[in-house]
Amino acid sequence: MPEGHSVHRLARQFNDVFGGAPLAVSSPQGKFAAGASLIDGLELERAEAHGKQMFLYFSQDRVMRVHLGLYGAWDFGGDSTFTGASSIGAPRRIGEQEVGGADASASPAANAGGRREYTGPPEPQGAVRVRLVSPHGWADLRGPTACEVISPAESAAVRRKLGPDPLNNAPGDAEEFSRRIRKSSTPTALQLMKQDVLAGVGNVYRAEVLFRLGLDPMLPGKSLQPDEAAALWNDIALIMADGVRDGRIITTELADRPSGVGAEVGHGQSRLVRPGSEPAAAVRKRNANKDVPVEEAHYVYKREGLPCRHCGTEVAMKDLGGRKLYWCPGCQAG
DNA sequence: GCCCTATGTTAAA
DNA sequence: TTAACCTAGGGCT
Repeated sequence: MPEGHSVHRLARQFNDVFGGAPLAVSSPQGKFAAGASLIDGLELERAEAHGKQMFLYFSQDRVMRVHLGLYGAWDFGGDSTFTGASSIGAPRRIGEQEVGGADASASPAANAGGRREYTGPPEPQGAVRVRLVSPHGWADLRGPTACEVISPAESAAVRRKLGPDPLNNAPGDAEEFSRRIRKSSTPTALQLMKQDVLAGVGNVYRAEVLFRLGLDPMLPGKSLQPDEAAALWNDIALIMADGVRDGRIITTELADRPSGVGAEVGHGQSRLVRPGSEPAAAVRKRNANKDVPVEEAHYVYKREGLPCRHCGTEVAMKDLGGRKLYWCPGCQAG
């Protein structure tokens, strides 16, 4: 599943390739036929991400709200002016990254068998809920949890219910997050998944950030110190910004990768970082980590039974609220 | 082919 | 707390 970083990349891509353009909207699968007819032919004014939701603001006060859920994904294609990833959304294998990238200038179908002119979208493959077509390219959506056309007022209401998004990081957001997570005695690991506490974090980022800060996942939100809440916010913003840049979730520091591939994720240390103590230079010099081997990308997520990269203790896993929680009992003891 | 899994959310019980 | 839902891929028979 796409966590917030994927949705922000999507919004960016929609703005880049479809922004300001009239779009032909259809539902090859049929489940979105009514919604498609409401926005077919309208201009996409802008795309915005808030947590895991994307809002496409069309002309005539129509908003398309999309939530990918566990399985949703977008595929893209187009002519030579059409750039960016060719697929963003649900990964099908552990650590899978986006398909395409720099050479995604044409549809896979149009490219098959050699370089050819772009001749329009391919025949829909599988269950395509929505297809958007501009003069220069197309986008197919499949498997979303939510996909609807609503009014600006309705979209504002949805967004009001969401917590602050570290990838938007507006003034006061960090304090708002701290206030919300410290309000309840619910375990921190559960709070980080609640979209009204913090919008955009999912099962990978929550496990990884708790490890990076050496925090016990079961620690009640109430017992978090203000500086610990601030450190959570800062580190989440840092590693998710990396996710936006890389199109992949890479949370390990360079020093923790035997291959030596990639650059530092951020502050170069994995223990609790006091607010304001992060070396700015280390942040600035961050480079793309997209070539980091899959098996070196995470500290604890899906590493149960394997030795912790820091202390060698076997990484643990248990079910918490219906999702799998991964942590190191050595580094994150209570 | 069948079963399991998945970075998620919602509604019913 | 459980089930349902959305879809595709991998491993198995």
